[in-house]
Amino acid sequence: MATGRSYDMDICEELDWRASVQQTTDPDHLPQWLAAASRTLYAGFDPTSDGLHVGNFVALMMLRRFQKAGHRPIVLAGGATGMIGDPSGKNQERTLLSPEIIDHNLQSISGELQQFLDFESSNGAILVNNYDWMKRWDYLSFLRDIGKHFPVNVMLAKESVKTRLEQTDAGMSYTEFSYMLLQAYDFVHLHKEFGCELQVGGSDQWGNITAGIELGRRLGTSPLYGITCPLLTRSDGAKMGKTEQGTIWLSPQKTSPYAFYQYWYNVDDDVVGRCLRLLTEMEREDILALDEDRQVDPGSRNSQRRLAETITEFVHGKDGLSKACRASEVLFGAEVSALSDQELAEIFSDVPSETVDRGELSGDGLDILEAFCRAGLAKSKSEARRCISQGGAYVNNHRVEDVEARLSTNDLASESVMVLRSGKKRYALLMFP
RNA sequence: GGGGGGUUUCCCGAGCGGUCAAAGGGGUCAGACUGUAAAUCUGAUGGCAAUGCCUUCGCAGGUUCGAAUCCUGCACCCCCCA
Repeated sequence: MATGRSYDMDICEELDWRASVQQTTDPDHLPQWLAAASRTLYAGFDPTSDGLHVGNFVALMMLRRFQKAGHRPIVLAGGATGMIGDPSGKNQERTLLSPEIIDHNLQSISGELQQFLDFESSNGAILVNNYDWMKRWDYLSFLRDIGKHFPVNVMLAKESVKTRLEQTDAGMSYTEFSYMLLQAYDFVHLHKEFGCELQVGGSDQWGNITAGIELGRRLGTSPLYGITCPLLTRSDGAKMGKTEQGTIWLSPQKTSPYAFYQYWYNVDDDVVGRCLRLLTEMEREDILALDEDRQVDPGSRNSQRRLAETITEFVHGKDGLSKACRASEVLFGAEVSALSDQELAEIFSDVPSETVDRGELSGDGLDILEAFCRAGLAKSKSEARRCISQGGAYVNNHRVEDVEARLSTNDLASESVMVLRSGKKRYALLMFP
């Protein structure tokens, strides 16, 4: 991860072009200030789950861009703030996570965070955990030294608090209300400790960031700055990175490279441009060329392909990308019967599989309805029957039309695996060891 | 305390004592079209050894040849009057 460039590159202009800026605290002076010297900045990630997901990606890219421009990023893992739960953007009180879970999550995300930044060079990134300094406080001192600087009327005016309180049935506990203080203090602490002067985050962090800046002002630090980036949303307004099946994670254990690749490949036309800008480090001319291409021939979906390739390679490496591509090829119709057990296992690693006794294939063979049920593609034989009679059932990518069909060893795709499919995309494997 | 209304298949919601596995919508699944999209259109949508059989209409009983539909009791929900 080379960071060859110097900080005289116009990072503000770059971020602007990439539509990465929602709001800044000081739009007039920020560009000069950033151009004048190598600055230290931070973004926080709370251990609310045991991995990073697409939603965290925007802020990570932000840090990366700053680092490339010669600034020094700090990644803050929120061991302390995670104990409390950020009310921002949530319309309900959060349930507290147990310390054990938080600790476990902390381990996972800390590891992942390191993948995306350079920790070696002169402006190498720093990983910190706010629990390390928060644990030193006792309650009374914190109230006297920090809490004293927070006017409640100002806190109440913050968007994150206001929206929650306006929903009469939601409400907010004192605990969550205090979250802001912790994050504000983080900023001030990082300033004292590392000279950190800028905080970046998603637009939902605006209130927390400005709280930190305000606290700094009252405690007499030099001016602090904040930048928020827009939250990535789909054209229907839903947050990116969530599907019906769940969150898209960065870790290959939680979301396979294939599923990851597919997610980006299927991004809507009207969002893909923003994704290319916001989430990749692709050159401007390439992105503009894709914009053009999309206008002329949207059906080619070159934008989606490039987006999927670029991000998948970035997150999962060349190897992950090639696996994802290969799986995509096969899962979208290619012939399956020429493959070996091992190849199938690799390609269909995402696909649920069931083991069935090989003996079932001998004699009359295995009832096709039974097979679809066992594979989990149908909840009942009626459902399986329906699926077949409507032409939605496939064995080894070949449509099955006969409801009475029976499967034998001839229907194995490889030595011992059979590939079943319902509809266009729902696959399942049956293994006959 | 008094009076009234409700509880239906994944969800909403219609259901005359038989022709009710139960209208309609949503969702979901599949098909066509397509760009592995969106929109649209079509079909399906309790289970099973399937021209039939079994289980479902808050719960438990009862009336009846026959009940989601009538009666009794119970539970939960809503509304109105005090």
